Amino acid sequence: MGQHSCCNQQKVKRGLWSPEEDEKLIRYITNHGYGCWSEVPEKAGLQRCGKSCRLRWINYLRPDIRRGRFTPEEEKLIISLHGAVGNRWAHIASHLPGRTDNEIKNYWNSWIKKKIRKPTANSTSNKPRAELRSHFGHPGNQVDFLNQNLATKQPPLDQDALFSTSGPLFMFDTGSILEGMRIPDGNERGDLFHQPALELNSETWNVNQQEVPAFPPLDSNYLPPLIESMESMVPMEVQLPCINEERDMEFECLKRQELNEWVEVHESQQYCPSFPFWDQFDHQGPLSGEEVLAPTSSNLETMLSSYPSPLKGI
DNA sequence: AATAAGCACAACCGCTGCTCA
DNA sequence: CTGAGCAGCGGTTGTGCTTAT
Repeated sequence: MGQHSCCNQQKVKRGLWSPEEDEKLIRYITNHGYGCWSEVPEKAGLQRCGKSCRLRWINYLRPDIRRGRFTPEEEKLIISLHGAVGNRWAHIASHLPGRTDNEIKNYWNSWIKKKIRKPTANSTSNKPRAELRSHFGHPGNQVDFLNQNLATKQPPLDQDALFSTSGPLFMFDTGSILEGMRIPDGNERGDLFHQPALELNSETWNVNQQEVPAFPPLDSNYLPPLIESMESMVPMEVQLPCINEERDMEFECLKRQELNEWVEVHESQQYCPSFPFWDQFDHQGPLSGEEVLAPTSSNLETMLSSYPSPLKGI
């Protein structure tokens, strides 16, 4: 395991950041900005590599970081975006102001584990986990197996995989959804990607009408819409990996359990009624009405006081 | 009370793609 | 064109707290 290039020359500290280090980094970036990260540790007087500083700042020290539990709206947005773009955490995070890709990634991974681990009487037929595991016929543990198939190995933007109706898709079978849509110009689904970029607006992507004039471009700036109704969002028929019939049934149970929970949550709460979810926050300011503090030297003390516990009281 | 297991989160590692000389 | 340096990303591991046994 080699060290990263930026950490080769100097002795760099690793592990958790101390409050003193945090303060040094905050003070430096607040006063000078970060410009070139490789220069930050030296100029800030830190025994860290630039990469580590960058990560610390982005994931923890940034003033506009929003911490705490994910709201149901955020959960739904994450799930929706993940269904569309897969494990592109940075892309997902870009649509959740104040949330970091690392945070979302951690949340997703623990959420997946939690969901899969949680046994329910009607979904897994009360089978002992060992039996379930043997049912899958996988030498490793079930969680790893499911993670591999349902989450981490999902190629997000590969058009074949995206539109495949036989491959493993978590939560939403995009292929099935699109299968139900009528493509007016008669393009094969795969060919849609070869069209020139089309402007995406509410009219070109109306799922409720089950009709789209053209498939929107899947570039890095494309934000898939939240889907307004559960009926259009959740395919009635869940496509499962073709391992064998018994395993398919287990997958079916797990998927149906997920979908049932999804429906329950959706029906019990008033979720974002329209697609431009974050537009709502644009008018109201950042989430929960918190004011984002601009990182200027004049408000440094205020900033420091608002940082997570290790920094408080500095 | 001791210890193991579970869990959340912070941090690291290795890779990729971009920029620029 | 090419290679070095860098930022950014996703996967993985480490750590410390909480809960269960």
